[in-house]
Amino acid sequence: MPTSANRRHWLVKSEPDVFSFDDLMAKPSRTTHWDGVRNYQARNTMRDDMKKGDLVFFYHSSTDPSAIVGIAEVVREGYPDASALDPADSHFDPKSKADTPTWYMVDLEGTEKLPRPLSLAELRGVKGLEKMTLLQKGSRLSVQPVTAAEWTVITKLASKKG
DNA sequence: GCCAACGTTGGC
DNA sequence: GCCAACGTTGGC
Repeated sequence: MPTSANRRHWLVKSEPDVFSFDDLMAKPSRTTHWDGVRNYQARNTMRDDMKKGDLVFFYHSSTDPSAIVGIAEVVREGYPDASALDPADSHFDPKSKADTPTWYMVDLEGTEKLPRPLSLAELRGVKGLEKMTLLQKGSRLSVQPVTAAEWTVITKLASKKG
């Protein structure tokens, strides 16, 4: 388990119509498999980099307004995404094999809802977030890194009145 | 609903 | 290995 000093930070996107932060908090143990990711860069992050105890912003995409709404924690490190092997699953990938899995997932446990959602519009222009992956033009990565400095800026911003 | 940006596929 | 075509993401 990382200490607060070496714990890393991440952000995951989800369309709330498909799976919202409230859906996560309603799960048994507030925990879910972060399955269905079919992008190699995001796959590498989940397979190689996300460690137990790392903290994760939960971002609602394709909604009005798109916003960071909550915090989750990595409770299980990368392991094969079973949905890729299930022909009945909408995320089935015929090229992925059980003995050489292409896709990986982690387990995330919901920790807390932010005091208020932080919309994309608000985050743009906040000092210290200029280089945040989420805010880069054309950024579509659904699992992405957040620096410790960005994490601090955002959590402090959330505790202030909007 | 539009469309820019991106990642992947496949012809050559 | 190049690159056009295609499908998807996701803000607006």
